[in-house]
Amino acid sequence: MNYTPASIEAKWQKTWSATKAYEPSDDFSKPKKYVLSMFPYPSGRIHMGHVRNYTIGDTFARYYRQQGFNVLHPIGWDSFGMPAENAAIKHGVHPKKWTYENIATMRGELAGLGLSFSEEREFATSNPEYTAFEQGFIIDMFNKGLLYRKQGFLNWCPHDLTVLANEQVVDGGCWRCGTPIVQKEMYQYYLKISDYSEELLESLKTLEGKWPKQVLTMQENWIGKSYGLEFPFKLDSESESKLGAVYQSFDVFTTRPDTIYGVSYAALAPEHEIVRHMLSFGLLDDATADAIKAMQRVSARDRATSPKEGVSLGINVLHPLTGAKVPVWVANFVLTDYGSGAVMAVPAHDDRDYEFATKYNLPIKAVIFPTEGELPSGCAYTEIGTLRESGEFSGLDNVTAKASIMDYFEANKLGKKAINFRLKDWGISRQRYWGAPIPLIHCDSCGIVPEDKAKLPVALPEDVVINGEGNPLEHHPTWKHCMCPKCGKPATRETDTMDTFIQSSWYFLRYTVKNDFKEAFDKEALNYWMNVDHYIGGIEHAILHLLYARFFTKMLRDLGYVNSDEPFEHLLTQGMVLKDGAKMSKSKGNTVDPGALVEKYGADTARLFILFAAPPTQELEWNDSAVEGAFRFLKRFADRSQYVNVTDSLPNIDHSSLSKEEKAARKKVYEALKRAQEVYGERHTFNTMIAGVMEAMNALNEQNNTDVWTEGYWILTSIMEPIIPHLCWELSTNLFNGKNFGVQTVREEVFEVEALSLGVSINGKNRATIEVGVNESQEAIIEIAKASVEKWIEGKEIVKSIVIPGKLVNLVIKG
RNA sequence: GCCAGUGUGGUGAAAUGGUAGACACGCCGGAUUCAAAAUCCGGUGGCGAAAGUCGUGGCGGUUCGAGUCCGCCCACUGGUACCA
Repeated sequence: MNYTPASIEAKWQKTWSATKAYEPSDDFSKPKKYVLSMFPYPSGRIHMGHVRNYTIGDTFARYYRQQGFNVLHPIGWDSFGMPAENAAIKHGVHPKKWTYENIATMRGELAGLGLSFSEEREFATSNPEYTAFEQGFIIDMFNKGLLYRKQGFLNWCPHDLTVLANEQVVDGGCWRCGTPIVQKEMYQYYLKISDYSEELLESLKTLEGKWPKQVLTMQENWIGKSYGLEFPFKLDSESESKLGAVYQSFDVFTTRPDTIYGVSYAALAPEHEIVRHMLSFGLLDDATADAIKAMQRVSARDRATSPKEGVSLGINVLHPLTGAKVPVWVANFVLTDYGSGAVMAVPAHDDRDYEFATKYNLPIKAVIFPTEGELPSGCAYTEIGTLRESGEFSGLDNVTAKASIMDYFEANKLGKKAINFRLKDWGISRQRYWGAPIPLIHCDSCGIVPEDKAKLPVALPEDVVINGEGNPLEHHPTWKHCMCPKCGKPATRETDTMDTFIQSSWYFLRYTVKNDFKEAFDKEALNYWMNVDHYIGGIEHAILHLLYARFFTKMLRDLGYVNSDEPFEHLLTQGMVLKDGAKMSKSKGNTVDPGALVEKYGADTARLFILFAAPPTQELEWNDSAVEGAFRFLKRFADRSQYVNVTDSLPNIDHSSLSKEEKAARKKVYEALKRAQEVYGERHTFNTMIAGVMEAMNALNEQNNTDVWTEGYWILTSIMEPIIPHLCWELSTNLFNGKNFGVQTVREEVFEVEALSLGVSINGKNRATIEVGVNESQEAIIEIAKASVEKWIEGKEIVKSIVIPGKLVNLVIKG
């Protein structure tokens, strides 16, 4: 057969679509598999990362279909987001037009790869129906107290009058105009992910072995659970009156209560309540106040890289155990949103406190000493050791002391054991146009009121001015004006839109129904299809998207929508596609256009290369001539089908009557099948499976028995179909009337051999190879092995002989 | 700094404690061709004429046997970053 990918691929893609070959069945009595590759952002054109992502997913989907599963393999578009708005600012094109045109282009490009997606379930998250369902959930969350509004500090560009994401702050300035950004305190909506910290951490355990260890660890660290002691630092009477008797104390959290006798100062975040109080009541001299205000203006991100600095507040607290006066400072390294925004500082045993104390000449008092050797000088000692000068706890090792001191605090009501999470509530407000509006209304009489659910979606106005200055929804002449759903008086809509991570946090649930389904979910369908059996995507989503999607699933469960605890059963994180050792990117000019590749060689070549070049979780180095090699294999595969008989069934072959080459060919074919079963089922190293098929092809080519060729193609076109579907459908239809797609059975007879080839090694070093009969006794094998390595063992004593059946003989010699 | 991952031929990579380098790419040689492309056949870890010998980042260990398991170290890549 002459291999003409362009015509074969166009033909099959048309047929698959026309026959709805890849629409899942509504028969929920069948076993199912839900295979999902992370959906794309419609940026314009597909890139090689997409090709890899969707090829891997498609391979799973097609494999499971052959195994008789009802397969859900959907695609959609993560279509809200900043790039659409940036395009509007730059080129004056409406975000909606830009987005949907990109979707049309990319849909065509993906179709050209022969991906077996359900067409009836495709949607874009910017579709109004999707927004309506989502706003419904958000209202439920608001009513349940899972969504709340509070003031928070944000990056603000005073020139463009807009909030900027951290990624949009370049060298401390606005990415568009370069104006230095400031920290502005604004009202923001937050989702209470912190309510779920414990569960999000706990249920990571149920994913062990099914998600990459690396991802589990990253999420664990991100959630960041730590155990410690929380206690109040009481102000001394002088300080208390200085503050106008408004405050008696402030709380601090420490994971090192064992170092408490080494406390030499306390430090507050620049945003701490007490600091603000002192600022607003003029309790600080100008220089101190200015220094604090300067610290407040620095973004959290920049603070992380700035040198430590601070100022003394001129007030003192009392050490909870010794009663000594401890000075209170403001320090730029104390985070306002972790713990209570205040810390006890132990310079002798904490690197940060040490650096700060050294800079400002604060006392450094060591209370933990190494069990052996000297206390190091010039740095903090943070290792384990023995307590000294620590009152009744002196002499204890610090691990024991930690527990004892916490117990002491609790017994004497000085403080309590506490757990802190690093995970913070999720700020979802964006002062942007191209997103889903937050469906809340501000009423002077009723406060914040959710929109009437029957009126959803709160849709975006189309007539907007997008020039990058401020929030287009805020500036729209009429959009925000509405009536209060509760009291009917004039009110104002919330003009913030939601973070686009909200849309990607539940899209996989919506795929369980067809697009025309009028509610968000159909319980029966949802319970049947969930969970996603195989979720495939880039490692870059290891934290945010995967954490948010897990959180949303749990929230929707608690709101009664979903039964799952965890949405994704197995996770496969694909490696990046590199060229010349670097990630493909437009700015580096090292991209390869998938469209051009498909046009030159066809989709099957692209798919084959991308799965053959490396295992899916590893980085993949692009190689033009290896692509050429994949194409050559396909040509051979098509060409050698000429040796195959047209048939509807597997030929019967009398194995014992075959020649050595014929037997070898059958063996290779069935080895490839075994490998395929293993690879599709568990290992997912498609490269080794393809290598097995290539070996089988090489072996088939060493013989000319038509039945052996026919059997070989019957099996190989079946196991290769998930990878190179177009050519396999063509061959299978022409040769086997399509009858060979399905479960293949391994014929053990082909693995029976008369003679075995064993390696002979001496002290573990390979020296010779011998042929022995299958039924040869151990003793006989050892004798044959000895004979084969005579010159190595001459005059030596054989201490031990080990026979590993079918593999090797190891002789241990001495002398 | 912390966490994770990766180190094997000229290159991408195989090897599920048991004959290291399967399968490809590249290169070399040959056939075919007026010639080239395509195709087909053969060779290809280093050193050595050969017998051999050395080889999986380094050093140690466990084992009859280690690329694989354990310990320490080095290099590179990615993530995260003052989390008290």
